[in-house]
Amino acid sequence: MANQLRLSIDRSSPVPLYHQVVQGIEAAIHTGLLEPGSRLENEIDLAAQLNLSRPTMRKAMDELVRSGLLVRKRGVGTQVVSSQVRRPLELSSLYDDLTNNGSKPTTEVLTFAHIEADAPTREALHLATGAKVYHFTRLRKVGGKPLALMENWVRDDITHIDEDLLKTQGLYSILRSGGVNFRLATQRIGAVVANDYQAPLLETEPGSALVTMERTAVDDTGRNVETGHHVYRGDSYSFEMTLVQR
Amino acid sequence: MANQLRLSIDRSSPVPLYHQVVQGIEAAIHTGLLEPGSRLENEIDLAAQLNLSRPTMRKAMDELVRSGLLVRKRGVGTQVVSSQVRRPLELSSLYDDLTNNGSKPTTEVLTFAHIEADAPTREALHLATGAKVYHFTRLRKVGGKPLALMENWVRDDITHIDEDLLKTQGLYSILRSGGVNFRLATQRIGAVVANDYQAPLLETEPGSALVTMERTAVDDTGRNVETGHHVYRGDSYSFEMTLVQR
DNA sequence: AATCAGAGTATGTCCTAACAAACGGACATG
DNA sequence: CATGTCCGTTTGTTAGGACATACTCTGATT
Repeated sequence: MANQLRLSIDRSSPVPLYHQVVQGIEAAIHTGLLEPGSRLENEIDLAAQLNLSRPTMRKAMDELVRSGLLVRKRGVGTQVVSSQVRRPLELSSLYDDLTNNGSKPTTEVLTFAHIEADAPTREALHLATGAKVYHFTRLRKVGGKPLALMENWVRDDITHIDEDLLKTQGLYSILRSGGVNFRLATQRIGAVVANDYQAPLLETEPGSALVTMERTAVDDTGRNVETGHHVYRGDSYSFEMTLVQR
Repeated sequence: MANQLRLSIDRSSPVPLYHQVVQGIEAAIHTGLLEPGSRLENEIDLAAQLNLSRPTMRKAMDELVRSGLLVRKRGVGTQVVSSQVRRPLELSSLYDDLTNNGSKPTTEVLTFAHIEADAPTREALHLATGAKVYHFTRLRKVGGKPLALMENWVRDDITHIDEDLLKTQGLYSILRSGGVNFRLATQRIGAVVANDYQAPLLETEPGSALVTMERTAVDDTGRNVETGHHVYRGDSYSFEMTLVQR
């Protein structure tokens, strides 16, 4: 007998049904109720058991496949992925990541200015000549240890930003509070060695390895809201992600 | 008048209708027919124009939203993203990436062995004690310039691999020919400085920056097929990707 | 005994049909 | 003039059905 997935679906909840199923199966996998490698019942039976239509059930499983927790094969069935799957890279700020992990990051604002955008910034954010942006550099520490040196440019026609705010909140959190709905970001990850400016701030040696990230984020109205250039200590930070076929 | 998206849909083609739409819209965006920032007609009208049902049209647009070419907003509509969106990180090998970009990579096989898997490899590939794997290290050059130093472990119960094959084909191409259908991979990207072994092979100095990537790939039967540890010259390689909300 | 064909099963694609919810602008009201 | 309400538009969610296709296993044929 297959695993009985005793999910409870609340049809009066504002949470979409398919998402309730996603959460239920995720929980079942993380608690070990659904073992890695085990096969799920077929879509139609599962849908019937939960009194859902097949498209709804399938949409839920689609999400789980995309997030890498399940693999499907036509004519065969759907399995829980046997490996420990890490959460795919998400559109979140480092601050969010760290607080989610239970750490307590602190932020030092090194510079802060409200200035006219220079040419590269105007291009990255699609701004007209003369447009102004917030420009600031921050140093993020976790447990007193420096982790990241971040330089950002944010368009100023969205929400007010000041130095005090940046000390207590992540940039993305501030922007979200300001009504920005992020939709996507393009980023590039590479490596450099620490220079004489970066090394002392990150409390490492010039010549040590740093992970670099350049990112530009777009909101739901298609505006390029923010662009940044971050460097992380190579000995304490790396990017984990799950790539899914198709 | 909105952009007339004169897509042609071939209902006798084996290519799914929704995918034909995806390709058509992608092409329209890349050729500039659909300008960045422009609004698409609504889903229902577009579907009607192509004689498709709304779910099919919507599935196509879902994919485009996921790949970062479009952004949607309820009550408003769907827009072409204004920024140049890079192709999201895909489940492909470096060799594929380079050949797609028109470069002509060459591969040197530095070591090749068919050996018993050690403990970390057994764990990464979920193998039993005593299981054997192919283990090899390769140096990849583009235009005569070294780019990547790659060390891989591949389970041996899938397809035969030999040194000559590795010289002429990418690993993923070999495995796909062997019947492997990759579904997902988890990877981690970081930074180190080149050591005395890596530097001469990559024709760089010890102490220069390298991008590191560790990856484990899973196929459609849930098997962990391959795991590898690659290093790239930091001055000539970086990972680009698009992150999409939700 | 080995190979091939077919049945059964599960996912993949596609359709019609509704209703819900969020957004933006127009209009009415204080 | 400012504010709140309503309404049309557009995407979001859900249902139920039908057929296609790929895979596995089993039984029949050579």
